[in-house]
Amino acid sequence: HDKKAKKRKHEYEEDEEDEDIKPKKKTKDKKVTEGKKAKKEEEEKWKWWEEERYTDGSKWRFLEHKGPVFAPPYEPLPDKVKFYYDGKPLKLSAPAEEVATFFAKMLDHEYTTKDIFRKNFFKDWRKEMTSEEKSKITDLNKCNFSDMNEYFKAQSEARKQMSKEEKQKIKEENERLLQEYGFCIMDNHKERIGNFRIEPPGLFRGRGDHPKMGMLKRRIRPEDIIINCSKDSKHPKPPPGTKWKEVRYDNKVTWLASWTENIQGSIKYIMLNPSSRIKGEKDWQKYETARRLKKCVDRIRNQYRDDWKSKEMRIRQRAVALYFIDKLALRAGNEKEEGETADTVGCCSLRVEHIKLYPKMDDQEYVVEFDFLGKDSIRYYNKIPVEKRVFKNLQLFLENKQPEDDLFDRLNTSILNKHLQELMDGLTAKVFRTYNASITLQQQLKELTCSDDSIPAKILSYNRANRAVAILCNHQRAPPKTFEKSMQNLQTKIDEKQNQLSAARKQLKAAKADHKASHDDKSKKAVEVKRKAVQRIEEQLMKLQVQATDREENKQIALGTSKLNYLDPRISVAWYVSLLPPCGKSMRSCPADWKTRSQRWGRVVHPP
DNA sequence: AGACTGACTTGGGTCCATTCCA
DNA sequence: TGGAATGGACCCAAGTCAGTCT
Repeated sequence: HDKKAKKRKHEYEEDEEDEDIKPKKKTKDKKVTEGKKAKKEEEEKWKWWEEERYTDGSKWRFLEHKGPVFAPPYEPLPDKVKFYYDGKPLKLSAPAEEVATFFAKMLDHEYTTKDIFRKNFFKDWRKEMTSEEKSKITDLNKCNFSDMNEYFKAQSEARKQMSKEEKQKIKEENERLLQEYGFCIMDNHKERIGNFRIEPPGLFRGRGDHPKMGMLKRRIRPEDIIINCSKDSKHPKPPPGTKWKEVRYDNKVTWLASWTENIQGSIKYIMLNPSSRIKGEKDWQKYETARRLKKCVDRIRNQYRDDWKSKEMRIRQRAVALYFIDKLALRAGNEKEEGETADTVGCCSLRVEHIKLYPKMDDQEYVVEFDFLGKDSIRYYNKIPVEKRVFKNLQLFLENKQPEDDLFDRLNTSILNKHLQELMDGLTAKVFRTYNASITLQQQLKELTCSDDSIPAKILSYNRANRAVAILCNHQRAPPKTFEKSMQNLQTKIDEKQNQLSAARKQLKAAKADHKASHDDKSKKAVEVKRKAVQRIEEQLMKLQVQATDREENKQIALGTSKLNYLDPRISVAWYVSLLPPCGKSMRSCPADWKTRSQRWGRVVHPP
């Protein structure tokens, strides 16, 4: 997962490839002459997966780090940059000015036009004002931030225009910071930290219809930070004149530092990068659990199908919910505190208003229509035919309920997970998502690819398999702002290529005719040259067409999350290996079903 | 049983450096 | 060589789920 590490590793593996070819002695020499480098490589190729894991619940024995990097202090605006209230310039105190700049920077954003955002911002802003400011500034509509806004725009423009040297200097400074604070020592190994920079203050931007949007996310100070490290390590030093909130030595957790965030009151952590042993082991374990589910999923499916007939309502609800989680890869759906977050749901928290039942729809029977906002306020919309028993159960669950009532009133995620735990050790609702995602990739890869496809065709096949997973998991994205334009550009290229092709074909034809007439060697060679040219252009055209297809199909599908979190990497590796020998099948086309499911759903309330 | 909290995974967006291509 | 496309790093919000407390 650590892209840079991957790059480094790749370089190393190339070395290794070399070593396979070269005689062994040479590799030994190399190791002797490049002792330092070899030692570094030794560290980089540490195979933690070949080592024993802790069995006592501890996560490490030794942990040493330098603590977090704090956000740079606020730099007051130059005097020439004015804030106007009611048309008159007004010099703000530094704390009030800082908060004002957060708003000023967002002026072009749709957020700042939203009532809740403005209300929350203004309330929190006033808290930062002096009593004098507070008495003067009473109406946000009379505030004019546009001068400030232009100043920041000019600043970012200036940053873009910086000379190469200046840019290089900044880059070096970042690198220095990374080297100093970006790594820790955990159990004899240097590991990359994921987020060693503390989140800077700013205005909270929730996703979807968030009741807290616009609130002030306050600046985090050393006094807010809890440090976690080992007793026998060199402890991180707080900045001069400050103190940590606490230093603790808890090796039952993986985080290096934490603080409590002021919007939701939740805890934020500094943890290691995905390339670390501690994240890698967990990730591996996740896929192993999914593999264990594969072995007993038939039994579990039979069980919940049986449970559809149960005398007990709670068991029927549990069984129908589990069916949805399995078949549709829905999330568990924990309860949420009302008014604290956007109104989104998962399976267990579905409400009556989120589904519609159709005994008959077109040529299908027992169709359920889902329409709700899931995680990140991404809309889930789907129509699926279900088995009659499920349908009848749903009708039963809906009886005498209001739209805002819970569909599964006798069920929550805790009950469901306790049940799942009894069915298989370590089984929870989300394991079904992992399992179904990975098995879908495996099946689709098998169905879509074959080894004598061209490289672009293979990539398309892989992306389509990946896409099938993303669609299953409802991983949507807003179409990129430049989508239409880039699509057009591609189409133009295709048109040009097609013209080129027909021209090249004409030339080939002419050359052939020429050869027929003269029968000399020179004209024969000319035919060959033209034939090659046609072939090359055909390949280029095909590549462009595949690219266009891929891009079009991916318009509002986000592949990243599934690639990163749901697809067992071993499946991709196995697929790659399987393509090495030829197999003789031809490429299949995209199943029509996928296209219909990737229609424009979009995020309903979508922060640009 | 239910509320609450802490720790950890999953999520899409944005920005910026690199790559690609005419 | 410059502008567009691309892809990855980074950002930080929003989920899941287990354990504890009441």
